[in-house]
Amino acid sequence: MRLNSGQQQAVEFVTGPCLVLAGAGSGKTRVITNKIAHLIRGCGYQARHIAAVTFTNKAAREMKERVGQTLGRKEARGLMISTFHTLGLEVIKREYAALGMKANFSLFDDTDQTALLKELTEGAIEDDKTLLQQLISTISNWKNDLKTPAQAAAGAQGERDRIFAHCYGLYDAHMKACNVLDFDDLILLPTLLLQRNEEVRERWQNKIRYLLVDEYQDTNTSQYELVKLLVGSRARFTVVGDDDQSIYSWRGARPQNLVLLSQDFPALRVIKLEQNYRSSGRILKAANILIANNPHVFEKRLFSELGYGAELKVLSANNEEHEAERVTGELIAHHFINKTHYKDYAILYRGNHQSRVFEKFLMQNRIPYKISGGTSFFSRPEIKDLLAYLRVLTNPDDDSAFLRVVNTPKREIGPATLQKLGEWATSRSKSLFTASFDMGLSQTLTGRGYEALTRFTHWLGEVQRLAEREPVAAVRDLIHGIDYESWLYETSPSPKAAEMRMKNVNQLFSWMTEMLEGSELDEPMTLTQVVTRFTLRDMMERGESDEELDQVQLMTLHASKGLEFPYVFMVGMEEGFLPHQSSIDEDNIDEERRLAYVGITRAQKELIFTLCKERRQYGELVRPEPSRFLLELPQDDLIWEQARKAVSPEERMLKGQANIASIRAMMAKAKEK
DNA sequence: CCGAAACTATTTTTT
DNA sequence: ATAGTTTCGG
Repeated sequence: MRLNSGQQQAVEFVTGPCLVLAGAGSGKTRVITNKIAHLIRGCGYQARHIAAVTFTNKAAREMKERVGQTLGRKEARGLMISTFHTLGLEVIKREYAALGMKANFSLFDDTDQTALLKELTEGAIEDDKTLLQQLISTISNWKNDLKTPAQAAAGAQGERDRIFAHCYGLYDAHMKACNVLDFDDLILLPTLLLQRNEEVRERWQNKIRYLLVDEYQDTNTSQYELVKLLVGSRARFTVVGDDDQSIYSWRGARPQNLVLLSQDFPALRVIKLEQNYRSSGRILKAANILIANNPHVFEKRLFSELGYGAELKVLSANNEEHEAERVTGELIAHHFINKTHYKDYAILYRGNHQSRVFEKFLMQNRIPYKISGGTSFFSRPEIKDLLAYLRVLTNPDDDSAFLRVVNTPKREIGPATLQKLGEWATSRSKSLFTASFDMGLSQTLTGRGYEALTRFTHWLGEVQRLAEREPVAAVRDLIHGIDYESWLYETSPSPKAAEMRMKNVNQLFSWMTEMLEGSELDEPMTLTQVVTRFTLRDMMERGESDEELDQVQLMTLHASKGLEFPYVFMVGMEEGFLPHQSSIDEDNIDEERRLAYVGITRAQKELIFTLCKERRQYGELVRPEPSRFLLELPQDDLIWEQARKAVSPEERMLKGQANIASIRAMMAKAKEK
C-alpha cells in the first residue's frame, strides 16, 4: 500500500523538527518505519546514528519487527530501538563514571520501592496504605520534575510536603548507599547528566543524530527534557502522538508537551494524519462522537473510507460469570460462522483482575487464549527470590536483595543475627553482605548465628567469583547449591504447585542462558545487564512465543494501545468500572473517556460491549449502572441485547454450559456435512 | 522455630 | 471471594 500525502510528507521532511499528529489507525507505525528507511537509504544516515523510542517493551519489539521487515536485518543493524527506560539505562551504563556511580548497580522494581519506603517510614508515617501510596507518587513526581531531595524540601508547601521531602531524602540516601536505582532514575540521571556535562551531552548528540519518539503524548517532564537535550540545537527529530490517546497522566505524562514543542522549536513542522485505515465507518463514528465530549488541544477529524460496517452490540449480563459466558458463547458462534482465527478476537478490560473469569470460561471451552501484559510471572515469589540472589551476586551492596535472600531457603539466620549484622554494617558504612566478611563480627554475634551467616556468605562469595568468569555455570550452581527445588516442594501447598514453580525457575534460567550467551542477533550480556533487563521486563523474544499462535487475546485497555483486532469485546462497561470509581471521585473522567476511545478504535470490523447488572466486588454484591460512555455513543448504531430473565445462579450455570455445549454440537454436526 | 487459624486488604492503568 | 499476612498454640 502506498503512503498518502500526509504520510509521505511526514516521511520526507527530515531537515528539522517534526510533529506528526496521528489519529488512531492513521498509520503512524508505517510512517515511523518508512521514515527510518528513508533516513538510511535516502539521506545517508547510518543505522547506528538513529534512535527510536517508545514507551512499552511490546511497542519496541513490534517496531523492531516492522523495521526489520522493511529494511532487512543487515541494514537495520545498529539501530537503537528501545523504550525510554532502556535508552536511559544505556546512557547510565556507559556514563556511570561521570555520574559517580559503580558500574554494577541494580534496579528496584515498584515492589522493592514500596517495601523500602514502608520500612523507612515505619512509625513516622502512620501505617496508612493510601498515605504510603501518596508518598510514592509524590516522590515519583518530584523525580519526574527533576527535583532533588533538597529542592523538594525547599519548595515544600505545608507540613505534609515537608515530611514527604524528608522521606525522599532518606530514600535517596539509602538508594545511593546500596548502589540501586529505581525506574524514575533511569530517566532522571541521564537528564541531569546531560544538563550538567557538556562533553557528555555532545557525545550523545553526536551518537544520536536523528531521534524518533512514538506516543509522544505520554512523555513526562523529564522525558521531554531528555529529548531536548539529545536533539540539541540541530533539532533533527520526529515525534508522533495523539492527545486523544493520552492515558498515562497518572504516571506523570504531560500531553501539554505537544503544545510546548511548538514553543520550544519555532521551526516545528506539524503534520496531521486524519485518514483511518483500520476501522469501519461506524466504529470510527462512534469513537469520534465519544471523544467529542472531551476538550481538545488540536482539532482533527478522522475519517475512514472503509465500509460503514455492522452495528455495535451491547450485551447485558446478570453477573460476572454470565458476562464471561456470553462473551465465550458469542465468540464460539462467531468464530464458527465466519471461519475466523481465534487471534482475530480481543477481550479488553479495565483492570487485570477482570481476566480471571474469562480465562476460566475460555479454558473450560478449550479455546486457546493469551493473557498479555499480566505482571504475574515476575511477581511470583520464586522469580523474585532468584532475581534477588542474582542482584546480590552482581551488586554486593544491594541490602534489600540480601535480606530477601539470606534466609530463603531457611538456613537458621534469624532476625536477631541480622539485627546485629545491621548495626555492625551501619556503624562502618558497609553493606550487609560486605560486612558479613568482617573478622571482628564473631565478637558481636552468637556462635550459631555467626556460623550460619558466614557459611552462607562465604559460599555466596564463591559463586560470585565464579559468576565473573562463567555466569551461566554460576547461576546453575546457585540454583542447585541452595537446593531450591526441595525448598519449593516444602513450601508449596501441593506438589503440583511446586512443579509449576520449578518450571518457572527453569524458564527463567533458560531465558537467562540465552541472554548471557548471546545469539546471532544479540550480543552476549553481562549478568548485571541480564538482571537489570529482567527487572525492566525487557528481554528478548523467545522463539516459540510468536504472536502467530492462534489465540484469543486478553489484555487491559492500556495494554491494547497501538494494537488492532478485527473483533473486539470491551467488557465491564459499567459506572465505577470503565469510568473507574477512583477517576469519578477525582473528577478525572476525560482520561477514562480517552481509555474507552482507545478501546473502541482497536476494533477493525466488529465491536461488542458487555456489562453486568450485578457484580461481586470485595465479596459484596453491587448493582452498577451502565457506563455513561455507552450512553454517549450514537444510539442508532448500537443494538442493546437484554439478558434473559433472571434465574438462579446454579440454573444459569447449567444453562450456560448447555448453551455453549449446544453451539459446539451444532458446529460438529455442520462439520460432518 | 514451625504450622494452622484467624484476619486483612485487594482492584487502575506500567517502566 | 480469595490470597496473602499475622498471630497463636505446639
